[in-house]
Amino acid sequence: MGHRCCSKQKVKRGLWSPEEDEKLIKHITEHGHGSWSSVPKLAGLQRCGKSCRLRWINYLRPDLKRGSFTAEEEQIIIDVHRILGNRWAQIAKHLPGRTDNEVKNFWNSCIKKKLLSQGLDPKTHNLLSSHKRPNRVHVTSSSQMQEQTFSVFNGSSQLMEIINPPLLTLPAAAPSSPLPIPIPNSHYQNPNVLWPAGNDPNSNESTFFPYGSSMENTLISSLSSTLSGVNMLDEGHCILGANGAIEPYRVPSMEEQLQLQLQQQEKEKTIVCDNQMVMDKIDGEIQEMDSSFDTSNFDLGFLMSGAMCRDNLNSMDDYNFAWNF
DNA sequence: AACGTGCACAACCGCAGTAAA
DNA sequence: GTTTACTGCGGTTGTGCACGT
Repeated sequence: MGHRCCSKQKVKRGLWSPEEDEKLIKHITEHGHGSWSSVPKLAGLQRCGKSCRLRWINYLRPDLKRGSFTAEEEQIIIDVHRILGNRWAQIAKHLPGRTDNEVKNFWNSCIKKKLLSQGLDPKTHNLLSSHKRPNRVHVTSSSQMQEQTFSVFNGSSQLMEIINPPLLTLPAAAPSSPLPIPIPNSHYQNPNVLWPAGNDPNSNESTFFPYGSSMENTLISSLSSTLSGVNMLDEGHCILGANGAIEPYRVPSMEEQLQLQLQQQEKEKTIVCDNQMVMDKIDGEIQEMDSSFDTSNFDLGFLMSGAMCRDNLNSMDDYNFAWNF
């Protein structure tokens, strides 16, 4: 059975020999890979282009970091996986010199087992049911009641699991007077945290970040659209207000985002930033996300240094993000 | 020594997205 | 609008090695 991608050719399969590696390296260093489908022919290899590409990316590339994963890398993988799930390529982008394949293998062979041994579900990072205590926090909506686990990142990217906040009842519709919810970690109480109350907290109209910096708005709105692919905080979703209240939220339209961003940029021209490094970092993130709604370059380490609120862990669509600077 | 088992890692397969024809 | 080729990704399988019996 040959490869579909190169059924016309007779291709070799299986492990690469040193001679083949040498041919591929020589060809790519001299000519670049160009079109991968043409590489085998040009390099004199009896392989399909796909196989060449994989061999180069996963093994021969000069910028690859070899050797076992460090504890720090492991923690990054766990943290990012918690947010992105099995998006190995995205996770690998946060680990210079590591490939998606490498990360995936490391996850499946090591981290998965480690999490399981700690009683954590590798998919959700929640405690496994056999390890859960009985009185979990519950959120009641008009249509369903969901089991909830709150998790946050602290400043050092360590994860904390808050298993047992008091029972919480949350109406799905916009509450006329937002109910306070327990804030299990100091991060949630930071007044700079996003998801602020609307101008009129009694309004039944959903709102989107009526104030706050353009950076915040950009990051939040970008995240809400990029990380989920849909409006993860769409109608029926609620957000955590600055005062710890649950409030309705809708994702702003692109036009709204742009308009708001321009307004805020005008305001911020007067603000002196004490921490230029932080600002540079933020600018970089914004530019990247403005130019492309791709999460590939988003620095999750940066994101994770702030506060984070998450509800249902099973889907990216259900994440709520917040942080402070 | 022979065999079985588990593990880590390399490679493959199939699918989806995208751009060009 | 459709087809085709290409690329990238995630899941899965294959391979070689170490270790225990």
